[in-house]
Amino acid sequence: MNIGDAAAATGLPAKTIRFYEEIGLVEPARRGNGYRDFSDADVARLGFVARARGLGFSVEDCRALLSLWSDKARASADVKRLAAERLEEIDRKIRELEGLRATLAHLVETCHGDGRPDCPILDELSG
Amino acid sequence: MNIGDAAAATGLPAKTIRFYEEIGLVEPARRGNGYRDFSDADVARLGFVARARGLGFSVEDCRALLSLWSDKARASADVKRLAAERLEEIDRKIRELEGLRATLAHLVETCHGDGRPDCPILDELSG
DNA sequence: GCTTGACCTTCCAGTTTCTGGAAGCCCTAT
DNA sequence: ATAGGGCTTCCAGAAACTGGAAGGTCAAGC
Repeated sequence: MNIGDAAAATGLPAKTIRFYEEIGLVEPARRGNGYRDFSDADVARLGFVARARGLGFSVEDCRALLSLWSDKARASADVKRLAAERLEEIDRKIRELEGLRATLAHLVETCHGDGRPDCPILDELSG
Repeated sequence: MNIGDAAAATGLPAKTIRFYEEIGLVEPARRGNGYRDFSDADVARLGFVARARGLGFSVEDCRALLSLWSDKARASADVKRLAAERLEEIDRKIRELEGLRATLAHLVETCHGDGRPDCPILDELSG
């Protein structure tokens, strides 16, 4: 199938699919006219990447997951490790954002937010 | 003071300070030898930016905040709006990450993670 | 006076993950 | 034959730095 069909099937923009080919995540065949020709397996790979990216895995993680995916002798421990690392990352990020949220929420609450120049938010940022 | 001193005073890497000058967040004077010469006011601006960035404001937000900061006739409402927008962004991001976290945590839990190839994480990503 | 080493300068490239746009070929329908 | 939509490549930009190379400057020590 053409890139447009692959895009429709995976929900990925055609531009993104070309980019994924460029970095070697997928290697579609080429027709005589130069058009990419995506097999069902190619589309499955793209869908896999789309879902993994949606879970926040980096492109490099996706590359590793793809290689585990196609490795019939893989150990599930390897996959689990990648997922667990990603989970830790997410937890770290959530904690960080919650810290920021608390500080910022406090500042927003204490700022009267009217036409006067007096502002606790700027005061805080002034150090 | 030299860039190294400004870096030490603000906690920002010298590279980052040069970058901030390049994009116009600060305009240090120059000495005869070409070295940047940071005034106390320059250092205060850099510190302001460092703290705002630490709260997750974008560089463009910082530019706007700096201009409000130096505007003695500003309305605190303008500052509050920027901070409130940022707060919403943070909330959105936290919700998104918590969704990912739930999915991923479930997958990690259900994967036995041993030497066998069978793996619910890859199954899920396969669609 | 000269060397050494730390510190400063500019400029270019790379990071990450795409996204937009331009110039131009291909295919199908009218 | 022409119009349109889809396809191709290549270049540039976004965000916010970061690393490195090549080279100028300064203060201290011998």
